[in-house]
Amino acid sequence: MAARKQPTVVDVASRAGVAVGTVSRVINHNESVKQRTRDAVWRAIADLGFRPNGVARSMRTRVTRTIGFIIPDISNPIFALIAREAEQLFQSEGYMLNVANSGDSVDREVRLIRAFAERQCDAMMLVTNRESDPRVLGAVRSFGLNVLSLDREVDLAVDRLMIDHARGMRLATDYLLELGHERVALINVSESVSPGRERSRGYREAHALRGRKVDETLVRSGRFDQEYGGAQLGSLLETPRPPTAIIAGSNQILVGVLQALQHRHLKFPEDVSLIGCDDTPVAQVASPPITIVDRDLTKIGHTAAQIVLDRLQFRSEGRQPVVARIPTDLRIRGSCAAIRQQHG
Amino acid sequence: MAARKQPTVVDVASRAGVAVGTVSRVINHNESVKQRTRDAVWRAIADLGFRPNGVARSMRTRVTRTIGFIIPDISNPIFALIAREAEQLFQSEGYMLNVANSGDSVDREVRLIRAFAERQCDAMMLVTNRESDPRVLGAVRSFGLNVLSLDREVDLAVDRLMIDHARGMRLATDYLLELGHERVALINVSESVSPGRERSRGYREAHALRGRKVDETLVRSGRFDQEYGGAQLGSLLETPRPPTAIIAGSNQILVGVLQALQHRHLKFPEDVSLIGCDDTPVAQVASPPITIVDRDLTKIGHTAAQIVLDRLQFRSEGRQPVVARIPTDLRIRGSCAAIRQQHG
DNA sequence: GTGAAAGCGCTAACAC
DNA sequence: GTGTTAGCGCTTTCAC
Repeated sequence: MAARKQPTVVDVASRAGVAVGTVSRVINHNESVKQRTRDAVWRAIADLGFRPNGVARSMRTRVTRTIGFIIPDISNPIFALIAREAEQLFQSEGYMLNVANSGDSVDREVRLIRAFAERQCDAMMLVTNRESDPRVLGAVRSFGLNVLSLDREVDLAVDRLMIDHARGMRLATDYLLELGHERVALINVSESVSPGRERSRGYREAHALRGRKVDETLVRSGRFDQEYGGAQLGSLLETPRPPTAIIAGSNQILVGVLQALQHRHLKFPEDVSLIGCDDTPVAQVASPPITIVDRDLTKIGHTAAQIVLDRLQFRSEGRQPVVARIPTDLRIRGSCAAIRQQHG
Repeated sequence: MAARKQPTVVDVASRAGVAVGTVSRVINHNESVKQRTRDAVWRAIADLGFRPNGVARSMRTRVTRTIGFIIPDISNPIFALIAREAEQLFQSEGYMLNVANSGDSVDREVRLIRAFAERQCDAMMLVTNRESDPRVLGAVRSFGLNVLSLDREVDLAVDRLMIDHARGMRLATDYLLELGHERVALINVSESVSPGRERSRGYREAHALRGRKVDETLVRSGRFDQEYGGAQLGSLLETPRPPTAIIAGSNQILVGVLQALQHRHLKFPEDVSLIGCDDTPVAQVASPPITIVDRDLTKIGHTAAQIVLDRLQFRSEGRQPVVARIPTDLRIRGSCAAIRQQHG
């Protein structure tokens, strides 16, 4: 492990007895090099242990083959799965995906967008915490065109991958209504981001379709975290007429609800019916397993990456922003019961 | 969003009426620039919307302020938490952490190490799948000195952050033995990586300290995934004398065990006592919550990043590799019962 | 305190 | 088919 200087194309060229241009052609698999010369160059490369310097190459080609991905929190399994899937496709195309956590801070989000811009990422995918913050919008705009907004309705001319949260929530609410529940509560994420608004809409549409009025005291929305879920469950249970069914609007809210339920020695579906969002291990191994509003995270990650790759390919044509949509579905398991049984 | 070329130091210099060197001094906060000049440069920067090109800067300074981090799978909450914590410290020091998944493939692992080297990462952290694969070792060696091996015993002169899995496993096993269990099973990860070997050692030490012989049919080790956990639980339960307590050697094995238990309508701690590894949401919200071998993931992420940062700082001094150690502990919750009660 | 100029390692345009 | 050379955008000597 000597601190010896890394060999460069110049070293390779002189060792192989060719010009640097030829070395470049060989390592970039340019066809127009005689087999004999090519062999000599590869031999010199191997002898010297030469590895092309990616920074110098990027400087010259103006391409880094790096994609930035800003998410709120990688410890949320949803984002971990999406990121893993996107990375796989990017990797297979020779791109690196650089995932960064904004931790629900607009400040960090803006800094990260700038950092990716400064590092000349070829494109960026973004799950923003604040869809309409002017600083975020401004930073994204100055990044340029190669941006994909994931699951957020931003007012910018960028590619978007939207998820139809309303559909799954409509299905979930209707399912509970059909089971005879009169009081279905929704503990939702903040309505300042589109998934929150969409879930609220689905919940309301399901009620409307059955001519039922929504009791606004049963709809809570604000944060998306565990503590919030637990606190809201407690608050709902202490009302004069508590709900007989609960829908948790995020996988983290579900964790909080589950803990609060356990703390109160309440069982599902006996004491209360329960529906969560997203198919996490927690929902799978709960006893009984929890009925959830599901979305295909694999497809989301893959599709997002594909859109970005397509844009990179056709960048020069100035293609209009594309909008892809992914559905959500209800996956019925054992956490809900008909209302008669529940109080029987 | 015009496709106009980004302004460079040359543009800034000419607009501010100074030389490019001066612009460079200003953006790098070099003290030796007169206040008046400095103001003029900043004004020109603002007017032009100039952002320094990080690639060009890296090319010149030979520093990218990027750290690579190779892990098997970001969807494992353990890695997500460690990565998040490390990233936070790196970010605060102006570094970007680039996390990449190797997906348990040596091939991808080697390719990722090379990719990080080619992109001139300043340092790299690595959780390898194969501690002694010559290809991995070779790739790491050619990367250079700024490498930290996390939770793996690699035979290289690199920094290491080791976790004392044996201690927690000894505590866990002893706890079950103390509760009167005669047959404690261990479903372990592969012993081809050090955490597997260490956990096995702790389990055996606990037995030895009580003068108990280990029944080898109760020790299973191979993979670390969910399916493996479920399959091994099934196999253990079908033996003539099934275990009365199970220790799951990874959070993913625990998920498999939980599902298999549920599938068989078996309850814990009534039918079988249960201990897991790592404090995941699954362990927390299980009913009852699951006793676990715990480690401070926050501290692990932070310490790993700190070691890397230190090395970057003192690189020139050729410091010897450092080895840090993090303990594990037993966190007792409700998933274990004394043997008498279990069969009472 | 500031300007001028060399050069980081590579690619690509242009010769021959 | 291959050599030569300019130059990507920046930092950093070295002058003055």
